[in-house]
Amino acid sequence: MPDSSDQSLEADVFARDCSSRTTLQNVTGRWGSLILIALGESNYRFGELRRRVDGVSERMLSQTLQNLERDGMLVRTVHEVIPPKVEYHLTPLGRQVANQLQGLIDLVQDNMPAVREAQAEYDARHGERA
Amino acid sequence: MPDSSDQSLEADVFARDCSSRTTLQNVTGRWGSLILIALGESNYRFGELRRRVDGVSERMLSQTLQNLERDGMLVRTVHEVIPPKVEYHLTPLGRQVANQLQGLIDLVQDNMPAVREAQAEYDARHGERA
DNA sequence: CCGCATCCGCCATGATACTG
DNA sequence: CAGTATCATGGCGGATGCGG
Repeated sequence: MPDSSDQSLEADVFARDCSSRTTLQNVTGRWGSLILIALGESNYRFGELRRRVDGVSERMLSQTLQNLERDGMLVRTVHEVIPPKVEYHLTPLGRQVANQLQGLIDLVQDNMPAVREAQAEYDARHGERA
Repeated sequence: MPDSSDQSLEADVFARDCSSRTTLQNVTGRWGSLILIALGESNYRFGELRRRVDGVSERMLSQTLQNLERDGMLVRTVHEVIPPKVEYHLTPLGRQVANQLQGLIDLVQDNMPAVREAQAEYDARHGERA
């Protein structure tokens, strides 16, 4: 493996009980990544976010938002009015993470034709797995 | 089996049925990300990878490797010898993805002190979650 | 309108044992 | 060494109902 002077940082995430692995999961998880990217485009209210991220349930949205807020990725702002209004926006750190994620997603999306081709060939060589 | 429309025209990860969302999950998932980064350092054999990615079970390693191979992220090379020898290495696409992931992980790890601080403050304001 | 709480099914994950 | 098969389970995640 490559020689790295700051080995403690790099080897970190490979350790099973390192907290960075949990944070990474919150950020890259099924809904976390989509929420961060959405908030990278614009600030959103709860309902708007729910509509933007297609398929997410209220429960998961609420839960994921709490995790991301706890990790300091976003800020939740409550306006004490009727009807209630709650807005979410990224922190500076959250914005950096969102940018990285955006790059990753662009990469994946741009190469989806190749991915689908690889999948088709794989399925052809192996026996048509569901 | 939601495959009637042509999804390749516009890959939108925000759409619930878009295959790019699945691929993204394979790549950013709990084990997928770590495996890709490991293979970004060097080629590995099955057992080596198992030892490198701390905490992964044989089952999950095998399964994740198959998913990533199917998506065209890595190549599995079987050497017909005794004892068996199987090597894994990234495709060009896999390498690009691994680089993006590495950037994301570096960002997270470099900011873990801030994250932990945010968590502590969050736990203090809200009632000490388990 | 914004969410939290509860119930519950189901899948991802892990442990173990077995095969080539 | 490199997996596959089987079983058990914890938690993810959806549906619903309530509270502010």
